[in-house]
Amino acid sequence: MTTRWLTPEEQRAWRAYVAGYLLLEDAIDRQLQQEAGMPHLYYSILANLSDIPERRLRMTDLAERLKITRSRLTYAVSRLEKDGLVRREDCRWDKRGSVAVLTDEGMTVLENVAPGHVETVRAGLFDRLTPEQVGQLEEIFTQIARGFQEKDGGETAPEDLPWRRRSSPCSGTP
Amino acid sequence: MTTRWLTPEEQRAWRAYVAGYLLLEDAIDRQLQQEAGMPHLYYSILANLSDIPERRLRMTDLAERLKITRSRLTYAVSRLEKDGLVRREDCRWDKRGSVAVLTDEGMTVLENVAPGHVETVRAGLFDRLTPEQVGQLEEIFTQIARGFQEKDGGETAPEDLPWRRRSSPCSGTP
DNA sequence: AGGGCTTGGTTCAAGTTTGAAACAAACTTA
DNA sequence: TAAGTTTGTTTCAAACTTGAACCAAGCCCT
Repeated sequence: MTTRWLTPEEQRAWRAYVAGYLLLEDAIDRQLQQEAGMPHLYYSILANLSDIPERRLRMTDLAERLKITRSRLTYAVSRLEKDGLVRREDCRWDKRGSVAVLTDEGMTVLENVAPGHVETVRAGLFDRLTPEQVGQLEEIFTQIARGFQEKDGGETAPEDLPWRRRSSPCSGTP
Repeated sequence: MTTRWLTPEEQRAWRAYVAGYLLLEDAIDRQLQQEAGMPHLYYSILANLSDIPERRLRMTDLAERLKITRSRLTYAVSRLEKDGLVRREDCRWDKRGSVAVLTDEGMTVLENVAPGHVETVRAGLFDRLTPEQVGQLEEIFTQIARGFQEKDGGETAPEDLPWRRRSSPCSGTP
């Protein structure tokens, strides 16, 4: 089958996108590295945990939220644990499982660092977009993400149905 | 000064964007790694060189195009050189300079690999967007990129004016 | 010419990412 | 219930990235 090359418009979009996200990620990483001594992903781990009632999540669930491999998460959490920002606990109902818990110190660090991070995201991204563009951005990337979830995750994966949950926060009562 | 937090819309957009680009980059990297044994950046280096008449570019110019650090480029080019896809030459007019040249073998590899890569970009991105969205994507990321260039590169940096070019492809006549 | 600053590029150590392999607990099924 | 499979997580080596430090070579000024 002959290749469907990119149209000129698509090429321009692709180039702009690649350049843009490299610059943006770079700025974000640099800012966080300087003011918090951690890269973007590590911040996202803290932020993700803080979003959740119990501030705890099983490794696999966390990896899935973050769209990263379990292996990558293991390494990152180990580092954060060494810094005292996250703690690992065993899952009570599944002895294989382990749970990442945001410590109080982690929460404090997050609170201190968040404003600077938000400011960077604003300066690099949102301050340059109109409200319509913000909507377009969401729409576009939601579609992209959905595309991958469908394939990989299996459409409306059975385990996502409440009565078949394969995992739980591993806290409180079963 | 109190932090201007993200609005709910901005938060949704930001989350979608982060998830989307991680998934997309991942897919692209995986595809290229499998079929070409190289990550996305390395492919981009070859592609960039191939785009240029003489297929050669000074390291700094290449780094600037790719939006990466010189150090990162040095490492990448060394690897590609080891694989015989790129060759380094000395710049004739500036003895400090060195030039990356796409070899014939590199060109061949690129031609073999390009279709698969394009297919991945299509499947992951463009096949999911309407033509309008492609335009929006370009617009949005062009603005983002421009934002960074202005600051870092200095607005309409003097060296970008033709009569003050600080670098040339280092080929042909001065 | 001779300092002193800038630019182009590489090097080095420390940190991160990758993917495959290893393990162990849980589930399935004969 | 033992054997085989799947699932949750870690480990390991190889590759990649980062930023600071370094070395030349060009540039500027007197």
